[in-house]
Amino acid sequence: MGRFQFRVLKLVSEIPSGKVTTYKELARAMGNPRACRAVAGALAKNPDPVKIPCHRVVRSDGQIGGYKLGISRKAKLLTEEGVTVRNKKVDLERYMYRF
DNA sequence: GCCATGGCTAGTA
DNA sequence: GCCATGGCTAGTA
Repeated sequence: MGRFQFRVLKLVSEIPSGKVTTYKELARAMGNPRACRAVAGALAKNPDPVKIPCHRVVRSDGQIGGYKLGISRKAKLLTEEGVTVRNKKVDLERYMYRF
């Protein structure tokens, strides 16, 4: 795994349960606001979904976004953590976590 | 080096 | 469009 991916995963592991962040915000925190696509790629290769909660990363428009094991699973995990998911969207105003 | 590959996004139409 | 990877091909040494 590259250094970039390592740093992304480290940041993601800081997101508290009940909160979410976006690919865009992560890219910004990484120092390159345009690297959101690369961030998504890094999460897609998450080696440990238990320690690294990549399900807490959603799209900047609130859409739930993708997930290795299916978006329904992602929605379920978020719901269990107290994040309301309606129509495959979350309220960023309410749950957004910033670095 | 070059190219394809995505869990994306901003900005047109 | 943009970006970090991985896989593969030249083209040198």
